[in-house]
Amino acid sequence: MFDLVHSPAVYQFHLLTPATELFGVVRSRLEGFVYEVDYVTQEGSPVIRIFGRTRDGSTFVALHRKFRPYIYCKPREDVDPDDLARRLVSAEVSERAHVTSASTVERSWLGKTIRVVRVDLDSPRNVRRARSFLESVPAVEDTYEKDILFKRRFIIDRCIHPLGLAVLEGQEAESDMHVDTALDDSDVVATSEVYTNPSELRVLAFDIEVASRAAPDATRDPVVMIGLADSSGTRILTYGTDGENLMDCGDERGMISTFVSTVQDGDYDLIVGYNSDSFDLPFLKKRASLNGVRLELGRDTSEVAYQPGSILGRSIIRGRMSIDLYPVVRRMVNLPSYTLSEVYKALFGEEKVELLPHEIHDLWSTKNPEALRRLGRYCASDVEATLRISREYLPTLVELSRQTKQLLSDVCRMGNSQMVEWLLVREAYRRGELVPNRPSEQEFHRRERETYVGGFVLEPKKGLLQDIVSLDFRSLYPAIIVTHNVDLSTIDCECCRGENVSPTGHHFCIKKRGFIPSILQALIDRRSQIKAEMAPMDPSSEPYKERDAMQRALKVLSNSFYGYMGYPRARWYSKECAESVAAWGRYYIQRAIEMAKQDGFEVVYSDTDSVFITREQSADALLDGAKQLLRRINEALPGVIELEFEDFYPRGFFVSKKRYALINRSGRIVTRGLEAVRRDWSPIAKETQRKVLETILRDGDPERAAQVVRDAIRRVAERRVSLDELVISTRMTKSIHSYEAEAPHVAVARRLASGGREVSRGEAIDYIVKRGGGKVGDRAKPVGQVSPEDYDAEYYIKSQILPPSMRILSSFGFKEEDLRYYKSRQRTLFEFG
DNA sequence: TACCAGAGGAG
DNA sequence: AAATCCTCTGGTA
Repeated sequence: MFDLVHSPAVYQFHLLTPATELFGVVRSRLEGFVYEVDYVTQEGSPVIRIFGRTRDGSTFVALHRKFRPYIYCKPREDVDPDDLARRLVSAEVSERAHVTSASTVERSWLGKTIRVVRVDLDSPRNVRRARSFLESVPAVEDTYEKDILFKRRFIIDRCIHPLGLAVLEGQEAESDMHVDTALDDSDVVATSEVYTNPSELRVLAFDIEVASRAAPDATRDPVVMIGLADSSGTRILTYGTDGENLMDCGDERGMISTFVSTVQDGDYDLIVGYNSDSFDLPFLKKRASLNGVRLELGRDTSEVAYQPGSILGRSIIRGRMSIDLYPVVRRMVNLPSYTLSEVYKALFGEEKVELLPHEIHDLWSTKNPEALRRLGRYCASDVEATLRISREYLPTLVELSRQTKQLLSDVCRMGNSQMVEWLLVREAYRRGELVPNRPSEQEFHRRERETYVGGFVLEPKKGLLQDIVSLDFRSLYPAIIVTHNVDLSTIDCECCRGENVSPTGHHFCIKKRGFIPSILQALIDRRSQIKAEMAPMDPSSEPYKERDAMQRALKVLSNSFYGYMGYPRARWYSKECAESVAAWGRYYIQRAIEMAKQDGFEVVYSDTDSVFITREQSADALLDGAKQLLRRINEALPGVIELEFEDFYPRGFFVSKKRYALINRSGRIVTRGLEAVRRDWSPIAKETQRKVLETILRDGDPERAAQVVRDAIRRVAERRVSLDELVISTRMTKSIHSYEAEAPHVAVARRLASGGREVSRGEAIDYIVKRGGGKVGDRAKPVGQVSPEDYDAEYYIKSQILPPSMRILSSFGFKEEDLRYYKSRQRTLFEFG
């Protein structure tokens, strides 16, 4: 159960039992869950700090002073590694490159064993300098593992499982940190895969409210409330008023101090916010400093620190875990908008208390107790929503942390490719593999240009169809990687020519298991095991939900490997591997299509890993035939590649590739790719198309569907729609200056920007098209600048409602004129109006 | 009319 | 800071 880091002794674990006495020094030992790891520099030397909580609930920090950074040097081919190692420890080199020792070690590299020089360095701050020096040494071909953060290096090398148990030994010491126990000169004695129970973590959600007339500015606008929510309830810190759950802290300074003492006294393990990395925490810190107090949230008494990033920065709370749910939610669910209230509504189907930004300012300005209580209820609802969202995602995040063996605080801020990569780095260390370098910018751009062919998409049989069975391959790409052993270390091996050949012509070793396939296999196995456990459980029970969160994490990870292989910034990048996976994918789906045809099925659509089939017969006979087909196909499929029954649809409507809608027997409509599911169409256009589809699929009544469209057109023409229904929302995917073409949303953004309103990359621009001549872009206006008589009814009819509706209705013989007999009347209205 | 840039979706 | 495939719009020549 335990990875014994240092010696294979068997330990009996007791909290802080004096374990050994050596030269008069009493060493204590503790067993606890590791929550956070970081390091500080003391007298020029790095000191690793391990923060966590023991099984019986007391907090600890363990300081470790021995660990030092190192990097690897690969000698040029004509250079003897031992010779290089000797030269690298010479006085001159150790002076210039801070090398403390160098020795030859064996590592494996793409399936072969090579000898490299491990160069130990004195301090993390000198790694960069040492690296450039070493790379300038002619005998050195390249350096490796130079960009692994020091704390990650420690976690990896000491086999620490974040959130898992570790046994630590050290000297009990005095400490001014907010912990029950401090160990100095500690060592990691053993680590285990026994994990903390996420429900036992002490979680605090927080949210601030700022009173401002315009965009919040920390130098000017005060924080007026801080909402806090934990398992015991909600409290709102504020000043100048109390009552309900409001707590009067005197002034802003007192409120911030109370927040700090609440965090420290509450002994929280995990601090959760929404947009807290880039908004709440930096804002609070600025306000704290203007008020002459420190935002001292760390267990080590440090202030929150902002760490700028290439896209999103990050706020650091030392010694505690922290999650900003915003990037988490963005990664986990696809939503049109990621405001807290939209996310809350999408996840839980409930509205929370809403206020517009200026209303916060207005309510606060009144100083009226009832207004302030209303503001308090808004603040409470924000922070409670934050806590609830954290409960929703924490189990999945914990599983991702377990699987990648990275700190929870880091995992929540990682993209999928980073999670895969750190999992691979960790596994590489365990197996003695040298970690490949990240590509240079130049290499990255070269890789970017090197494209390959992806999935197969069959042109659908268009129009309304009946009785369709959908079949899909279970996790096709992961299954291919595992079954065909697709990996950098197995591609085109010498030993297996002509065997296991992909349609790209590359073959993959069948004798030696590949690096990525073996790791992926473990993830898939664990997921199957969890799903098997879930099978007999009640889906509404807690154990089921926990496992569901875990299997979701495993699915996310497994599905990311293929994308990772083809990702130009990946360390283990291989276009050939990604290409081979996709090629095998096309091969298997096309074979499934062929076999379906052999059985007399008509294949009406197929995309990458799914096939939609039908046959002129009763639904029962069709389903029966589909099951037989499945059996026949699966008998022919190798390894873990498996085709599954997905669903049966009495009706379906196919518009084009990737655009269709289906209804299953329980009446659930699935819509793919059509305007109804796109963010960048107006609600009136989407809603009308949705109703048309529903009327066709559920009722099978095209005439009534046409009437739906006529009604919508009429409402627009007669100006009986609310402006909300006309808002078109498009995201700025680039910075405002880098656009070549001036699409409507870009035109709106440019006008906003010239009016002094900052428009950032990733922001959605909401606009309504006004009446008048010229380009749509010239007439597109921000929502506030349009009144009901201003909108361009003709644009909304012709360009928003009709195209999506006609895509469906044209196949039933309807013409535009059949749907918009208002056209002529409307024109007259315009002429005389 | 033909083409391109850009957006957002599917799997 | 995961891949490719695909449709559609508005702007421009």
